[in-house]
Order: sequence, then structure tokens, then C-alpha cells
Amino acid sequence: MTAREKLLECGISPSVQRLAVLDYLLNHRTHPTADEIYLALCDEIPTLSKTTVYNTLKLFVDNGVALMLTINERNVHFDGDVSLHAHFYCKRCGHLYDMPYSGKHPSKSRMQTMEGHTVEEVHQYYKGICRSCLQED
Amino acid sequence: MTAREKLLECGISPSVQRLAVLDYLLNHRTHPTADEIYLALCDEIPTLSKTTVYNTLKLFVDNGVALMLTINERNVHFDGDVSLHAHFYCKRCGHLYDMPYSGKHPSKSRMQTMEGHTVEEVHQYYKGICRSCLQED
DNA sequence: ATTAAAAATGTAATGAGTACAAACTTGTAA
DNA sequence: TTACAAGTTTGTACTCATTACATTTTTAAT
Repeated sequence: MTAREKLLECGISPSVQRLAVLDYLLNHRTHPTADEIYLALCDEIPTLSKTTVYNTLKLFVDNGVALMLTINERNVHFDGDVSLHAHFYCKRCGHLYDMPYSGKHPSKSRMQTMEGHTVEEVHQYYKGICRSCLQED
Repeated sequence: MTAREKLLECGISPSVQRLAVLDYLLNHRTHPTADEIYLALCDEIPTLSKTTVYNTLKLFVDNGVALMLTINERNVHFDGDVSLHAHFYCKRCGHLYDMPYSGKHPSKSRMQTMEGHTVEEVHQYYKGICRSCLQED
């Protein structure tokens, strides 16, 4: 499914800016920050505003097109892969790795409730020192 | 175990300010923010500085005395309960609920590694609308 | 008592994210 | 084709949680 189709399916009009942000998210599985996306798209769309990037990402998150990762307390990161998975955050280099989710998978078909709360998002992450940083010691 | 003993055990000198912050965390299981802690302790310790609260919380987190919860992208919350558990964050009222952890429990005795990464912290949280907010609809 | 290390404090700065109003685009219907 | 309204983008100014840093205070050891 193309980025355009994905947006149309969610009832989001596929403007040049929105397509560029979604394309970036789908083709760069690096969990970028809003700023990184903005800087990367500046060449392609010279008039791009940072506010547009923030607005677009919020729109995506609200419509289930992207995930907002609030692991790093400094920056929010975004993920174009909305399937159920966990993350590993390296305290030394700040890199975010994809990891398998460990735990009961919530039923995707209908919304799950837990202790009376309606669960809309499930997040799991680990923190520590990554493989790559450990090798440097 | 008293707050004082807990600090001594971790090699943290139990100053008035540190004891007050830890006491607050242990007696208020509300996952407070640094600002909430600061405001609550201002009466008790009139000379208290916000910087001290931040320094103290960072010290606690680095020594495993408290957890830093980065669920809400605006504010960091802190938890004096460092046992393995999950959280539920209500998107409407912002309340944080304790929840049981679902998934493989990491071995607490020795440090766990996952795909070569050294895991020091395990986090799990849910987002949605809480029981209390649902009743108001 | 002296002195050095540790801790606390206050102020100023940082910077990610947001509010908001103006400008621009798009589609639609006269 | 024009006119209009709704939706979208943009730039600027602002907020405010957190940090940097220099100064002051406290603690503990000699």
C-alpha cells in the first residue's frame, strides 16, 4: 500500500507535505524526531514549516498512522511501523532499536478494556546499554 | 525499611531535602512531577530550590531508588515504587494508574541481555480513556 | 578551628513544542 | 470565471519544563 493510499484510507487528504512526512517515516525506520524529519525534508520542500511537521505528526498519531515514542525524555520520536512491537533505548548513544513485544497481545479487532479503562495504545520498552556501545568498552 | 535506611543502603547521604523527596514519593503513590514535589515540600522546607528537587530525582533514578516515567510527553513523572509493574495513562484527565506487568519477567538477580543489549530497565504502559472519565460520558 | 568535599541554592539560559493569526490552496457552486 | 468557504500551511512569538553554572551553605574529617 502506498503512502497516498494509506492517507486516503484514513480520511486524510494527501497533501505534498503529508505525503513527504509519511514517506520519510516509512522509508527511514530510525524513529526520527520531528526536527530530524523537518531537516531531512527541507531540501525537497523549501517552504516547509516546522509547525506543519508537528501538525502532520500529531494528525498521524491521532489516526493511527504513526506511533509517538516518549522514551527519551528530551525528544519525542516517531515510528511509521504501527504494529505491536517493543523498543530498546540505549542510554549511552540514544539509539532506538526495534524489539519483539513480550506480553499478552491485545485483541486488535475490538478495543480492549483493562480494569474498566479503554486501552487504545500499548507500549513496551527497555533501557540500557546497546550491543554497539558495549563493544567500544 | 525507612527512607533514611534506603538512602544509606544506596550510598546516598540522607540530607533533609533528599529525605523529604523520598518520603514524599513513598507516601504519595500519585506518580508526581518534579514541580508537584517541589510545591508540596515548599512549606516544610522554605529554602528548597527546584534545582535541588531535579538533582535529587536524577540521583534517585540513577541509583534505582525511583523510576522516571516518560509517558506524558509534556512532563516527566516519578514513581517511588521500583518493582516491576505497568502503568495506564488517561489521555483525557492525565491520571496515571498502576497496572500489573504483562510479559516475561526479567531475571532480577543478574542483569539481563536481549539481542546483545544490556537491559537495565523494563517499562510497559497503556494509553486510553480511564474508567473514571468513561463514566462522565 | 580549618579546610576540603559535598550539597543546596538562585538565576539565567536552553530548546522542544504550541498558540495563533495571516496567507495560501483546494474544491464547489453560482 | 468568479466567488466563497473549508481546509491546509506558514512564520512568529510564546510557553514552560529542564538544565547549566556560579555562588553559598553544610557536612565531615583532620
